[in-house]
Amino acid sequence: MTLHDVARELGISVTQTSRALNDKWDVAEKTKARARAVAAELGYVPNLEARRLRIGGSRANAIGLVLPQSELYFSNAFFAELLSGLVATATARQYEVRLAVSIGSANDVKHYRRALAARQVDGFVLVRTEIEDGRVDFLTEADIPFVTFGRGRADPPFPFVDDVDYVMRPLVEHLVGLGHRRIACIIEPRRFSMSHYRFRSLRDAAAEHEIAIDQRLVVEADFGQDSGYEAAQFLLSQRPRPTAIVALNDLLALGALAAARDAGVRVPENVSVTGFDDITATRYSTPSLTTVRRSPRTVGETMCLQLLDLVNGTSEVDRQVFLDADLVIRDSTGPAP
Amino acid sequence: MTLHDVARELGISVTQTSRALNDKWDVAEKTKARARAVAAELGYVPNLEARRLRIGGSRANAIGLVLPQSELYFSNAFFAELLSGLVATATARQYEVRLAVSIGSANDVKHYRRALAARQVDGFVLVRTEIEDGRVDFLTEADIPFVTFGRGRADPPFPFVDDVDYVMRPLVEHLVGLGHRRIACIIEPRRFSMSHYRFRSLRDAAAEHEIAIDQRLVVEADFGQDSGYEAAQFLLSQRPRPTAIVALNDLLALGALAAARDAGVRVPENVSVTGFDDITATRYSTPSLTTVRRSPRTVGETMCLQLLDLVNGTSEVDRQVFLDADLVIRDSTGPAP
DNA sequence: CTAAGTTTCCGAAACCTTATGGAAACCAAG
DNA sequence: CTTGGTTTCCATAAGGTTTCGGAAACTTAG
Repeated sequence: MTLHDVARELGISVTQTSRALNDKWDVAEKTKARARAVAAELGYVPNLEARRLRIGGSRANAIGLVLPQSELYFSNAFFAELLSGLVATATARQYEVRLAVSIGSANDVKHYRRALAARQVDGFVLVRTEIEDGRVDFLTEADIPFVTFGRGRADPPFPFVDDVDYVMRPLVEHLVGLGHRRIACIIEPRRFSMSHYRFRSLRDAAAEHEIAIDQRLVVEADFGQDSGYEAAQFLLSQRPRPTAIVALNDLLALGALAAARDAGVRVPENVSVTGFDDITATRYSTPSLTTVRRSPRTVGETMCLQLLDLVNGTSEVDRQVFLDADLVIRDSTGPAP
Repeated sequence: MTLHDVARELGISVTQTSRALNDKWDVAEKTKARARAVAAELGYVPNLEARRLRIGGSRANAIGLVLPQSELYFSNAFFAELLSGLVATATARQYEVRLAVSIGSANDVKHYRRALAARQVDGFVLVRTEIEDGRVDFLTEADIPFVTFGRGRADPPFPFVDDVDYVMRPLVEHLVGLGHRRIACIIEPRRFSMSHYRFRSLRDAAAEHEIAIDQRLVVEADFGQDSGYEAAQFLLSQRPRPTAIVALNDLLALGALAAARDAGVRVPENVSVTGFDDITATRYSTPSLTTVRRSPRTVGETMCLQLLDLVNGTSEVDRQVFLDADLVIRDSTGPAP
């Protein structure tokens, strides 16, 4: 069912049929109407390959997201909500999101190359940016549009979303106000940009109150509950015990909560626990979790807009977005014992 | 940088260059080697549109997933884990997953039509199948490969994954063994296939022990914690109070747990609560949740394989898969008061 | 050296759409 | 009826790849 068939049925040239269907000025209104009718009736759908071949630099109308290991991501509520914002925003702009998992290392650029060669995406969204990130190097080199979550290097030439530098200050003030001074911390792996900057923010905010974070109370964990559980087990066994555990994401905090429960340590009476991100589950934990709200969905939405700006040459949103965050006080924090 | 350029550089016809690069039998080995070398040196990448235009029935190497409202899905751990299995399996087979959100109704077929016309996907995965589902009708009509989660009609002509009919039996036996006879139930909206069959399984299993589920103790909720919370609030206020609340998914159960806690009702001493799916969070709730394990990831993996079978005409996996499930007993169930 | 067979190559056509420049038809005014 | 301007249409080419049928070159056997 090609344009030719429609043209023949219409008794009109292929050229005019094309122009009619594309609503060009060059064709009589009644011809257009007739063409549309016949095309619909015959169930004609334009062959996108042929069109793109002719037009040349066309759009895939899709953005790509390549992840190392799906398990670490989708099961992670933070990421799932980010994805939610990303997909919703993209779709609203007539874009779709193309997902793939990089089998090998996170820096495996095979997928990026393939998707691009096939013009299947117009650009990429990078999450879990590392301080030294091979994907960034590759995409920069290849001159392909991309945005990152976490800025990686200090002042990068690409758009990104990141936390403001003082993002941990309100939380620290809350804890200090409750009398906490022996503060432990569970961080994500240090090689990741977010982990690095977020911990720095915590340390700096603590320093403002002349509290030094004891290095022995900083545990480098992974991203999920299991890992938070283990880290908290260790921290709770330290003597003197920390009075507060600041987990640098909500899942780690939820794991810590479970560890405390299993160890018979009461939260918040014996130890306070805090998270980061304000994923849905924080409202339903026992006790509900004090955390820092920086809606993952907003992150996804912003990154999507940044990328679309880059792709379309528009500027709806800043190229560098530093998201502020709100302290959400729930039941997992209380006066220091 | 087209094939012509490479051919000219090689001093060979375009035809042979094409065949050489595609490793056809028709070309001398040393010519192939030379062609590859020159192509690499010139940085030639085949124009995929032109190739596909020529070849015709080519593959998009992608499967589509269109969802109504991203929030309801990605934030839902069950769905996130399903997606994880789907993406991992697809990628392992060199397929990608293309995501879009249908802005209007769940049955809005616009996205399906667009993705297909553009040959951007080879088939679709449908989740949250409804008993009467417009998407199913459309895709069947258009003769497009798809698989569903939940069978919809009784014995459909398309591949699907669903629960075995007796899926709720072990859970019911567990509860009955603990002395529960006044069993309440929180179900997902009835129009969804899974909700329908799962409730039927619960009712039938209860009937085997001569227990009739009291219709007044069956609450139709939504999918998430909030909705489970509300439903449980209602159920806990009934007199005589049910001794067990069977939620038909884990998020509903987690919401119920929170409702019980807030109402001062102890779990499992005063009321037992159960879930379904065994998402990660169930291990970290307080108390940890007794649930039915039917790994969402397995669902995703299976559906992906079914769809790929359909698309490629292979048969690695059954067209109709009824997944069995294991009872996972944790701390949210105990003897009836 | 010729005949037949095999390997390697080539020109032209095809895939389907859109852009271009110009032709035909139409209309109004002189 | 002619002129000039406007609207509507068409034939042709182009875009990059692969396929098809056959031609050229080379190899082997007689």
